[in-house]
Amino acid sequence: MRRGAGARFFGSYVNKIDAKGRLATPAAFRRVLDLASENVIYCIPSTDEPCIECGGADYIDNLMAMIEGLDPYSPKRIALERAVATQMNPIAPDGEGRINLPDDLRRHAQLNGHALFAGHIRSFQIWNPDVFSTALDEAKKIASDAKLSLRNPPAAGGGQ
Amino acid sequence: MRRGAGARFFGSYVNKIDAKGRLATPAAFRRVLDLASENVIYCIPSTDEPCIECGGADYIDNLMAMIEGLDPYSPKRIALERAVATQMNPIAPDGEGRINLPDDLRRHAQLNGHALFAGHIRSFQIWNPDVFSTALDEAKKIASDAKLSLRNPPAAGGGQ
DNA sequence: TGACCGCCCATAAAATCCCATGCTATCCCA
DNA sequence: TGGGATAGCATGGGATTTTATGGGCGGTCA
Repeated sequence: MRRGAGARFFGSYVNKIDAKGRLATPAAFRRVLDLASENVIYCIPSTDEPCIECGGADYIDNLMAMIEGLDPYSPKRIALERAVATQMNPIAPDGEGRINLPDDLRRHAQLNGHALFAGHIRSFQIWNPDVFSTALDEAKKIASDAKLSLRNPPAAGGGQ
Repeated sequence: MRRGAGARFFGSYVNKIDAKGRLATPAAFRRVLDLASENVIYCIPSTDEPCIECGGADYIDNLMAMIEGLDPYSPKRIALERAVATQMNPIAPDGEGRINLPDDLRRHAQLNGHALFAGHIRSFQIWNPDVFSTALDEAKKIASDAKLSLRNPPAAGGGQ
C-alpha cells in the first residue's frame, strides 16, 4: 500500500455522531493521514459550501506554501493568512481515531446524527449526508461537461 | 520504466461471487495490474452505464494528473474531485486476488451471482453478464461503422 | 460543582488472512 | 507423440483481526 506523499483520500463514508459528539474518521482515511507520526487532523470551514475541509500535515504544508508564495505584505496575503489561520482547527483524534468537532464547525456543516466523509484526493470534507447528495448531483453535472475538456497529460499512455 | 506500462486488458471472463461476496479477478488481469508493487484496484461506477470501471496505479495516476492540472480552488476542479474522488473505491484484493465490492457498486452494476470482467485496454469493467451481452451487441453494431473513421497513428515518436 | 475532555476497555459485525480442494492447462521426458 | 507429473487458477471455509460504536472514570477548568 502506497503511503505518505502519494497517498490520496478516495471514497465516501457515513459515520454516526455518538451521544458524546464523537465522530469516527474512516479507517481508510486514517491510514492516509498517517496519524502515527502526527496525531492531528486540520479542519477548516469551507468558505463556499456548508462543509468542513480537512487534511493532515502535508495538506497544511501545501496550503501554507501557496500562501507564502504571495508577496509578504500584500493585502491578499494578509487577508488569506487571517481567514485561514484563525479558522483552522487542529484536532487530535482519540485512541480510536474519533474526533470531537467544535460547535461552530458542526453548525457550519449542519451536522446532526450522521456525518459523511468525502475524499478529495489531497484532502477530505465532512458533510451532512443529505446536503452532500445534492452537492454531488451538481458536481456530476459540471463534471460531465468538464470531462470533455480534459486532455491527456503529456507523455502519459492512453485512457480517457 | 514501470513494469506493465505496455500491458493491456484484453478478453472477458465470468467469475462467481461467493457467499461472502468475494469475486476473483481474472489472473490475466492481475498480471496487468501489477498488484505486486501496489495491491490496490481502483473502482468507480461508470457515469453512463451500469458497470464498474477499474484500473491500477497508472490508470489512477493518469486520471489524477488531469484533475491536478487545474487550479486548486477552481469550481471545475472541485466538481471533478467530488464527482470522481468521492466515487472512487481503492479496493485491496485478498491473498488470492479476490475483491469484495461495496454495496453501492454492486447495486450500480446490478450484480448478483456472477460478474463479467471486460477488458478495455487501459482499464477494465465489471458487468452483470446478461446486461453486458446486450451492451456488446450494441457496440458491435456501432463499431462496424466506427472502424471507417480510424486513421493510422503518426509514424514517429508516438510509441513507448 | 458540574460540564467537558482525554483516556481506557468492551462488543458485535464485517473484513481479511490463511489453508484446503478440485479442475484445467501446461510441461517434461520417454 | 503420448501420458504422467506439475503448476496455476477459481472457489470454499474456518480462524483471526479490524473497525465503528458504546460506555465508564478520573482530571481539569470555568
